[in-house]
Amino acid sequence: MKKSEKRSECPISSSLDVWGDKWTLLIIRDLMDAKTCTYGDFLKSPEGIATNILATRLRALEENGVILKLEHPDSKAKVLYKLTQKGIDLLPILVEINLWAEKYFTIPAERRASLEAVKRDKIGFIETMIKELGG
Amino acid sequence: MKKSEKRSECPISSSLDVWGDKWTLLIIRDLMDAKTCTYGDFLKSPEGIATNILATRLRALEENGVILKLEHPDSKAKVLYKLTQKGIDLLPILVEINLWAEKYFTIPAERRASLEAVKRDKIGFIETMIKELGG
DNA sequence: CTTTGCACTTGCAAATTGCAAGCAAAGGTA
DNA sequence: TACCTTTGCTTGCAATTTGCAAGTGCAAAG
Repeated sequence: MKKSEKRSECPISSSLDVWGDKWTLLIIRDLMDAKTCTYGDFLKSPEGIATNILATRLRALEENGVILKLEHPDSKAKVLYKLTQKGIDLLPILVEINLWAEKYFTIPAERRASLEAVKRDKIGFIETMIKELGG
Repeated sequence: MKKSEKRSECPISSSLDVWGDKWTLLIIRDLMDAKTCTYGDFLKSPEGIATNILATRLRALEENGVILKLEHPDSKAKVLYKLTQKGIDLLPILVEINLWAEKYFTIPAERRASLEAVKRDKIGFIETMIKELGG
């Protein structure tokens, strides 16, 4: 993985340099859904990320301070990944993506409940989630 | 450009299938900054997108109903690209990206003013912008 | 009627992705 | 203690995508 250098000073561009590809935000999503994930948990997601891609993305996210690695309480063979504050702060973006998607895609049943909660009280939803994620 | 098929039913994943790469959201940004852009306008952006990449991205965005092509009033040799409602609806996402970036990057001077406007009144800013973009 | 500008397309090398296999360390089982 | 399994990666390699440079076709300007 080549060192990704900033393409410009634009905030959108700088942000995309950190998480702007087809896989990274899915990792973030998994961590927001589950609070912590092991390497194997990410591999279980329905999109089917390849193991080498997952490894490079996790390393980049860690280097960028978006996630961190923790010891697993049960076993040294396992690793726990968790969002940092910087990662948790991506939540409003994920929320808005969900709201956009709701308008233009069919949302699967298991995602509907949290979407309704967002629509009922976006700010409250985000505050609650941030607390749960340990920010 | 291969037909990009949906990787899953997840709203985040479906959204990324449409605009989740390092270039597409910069095209959207340019259109939100300028309301309409020509092909050459996109090429002038500081990130320096290659002409072939630009062409494939514009085609995909058009096929996905995010942008549309208009005749240029001055000349048939020119083309105007413009956001559809579906594209305009991406504004809240771009706004949240800007707010995230503000926390973790240095924002260039020319971007600060609109960021302050967002922070002062996010909903008002979005409403005003949507009107300007002709939604 | 030649030149210039604009919107792309094409060719090709280099980088990235995706798939399958491999591997070391930790833990469980006998 | 020896042996299998799980977990978290790394490696090799083909296929796809990117990035750069050059080229093409059509309008409009001179």
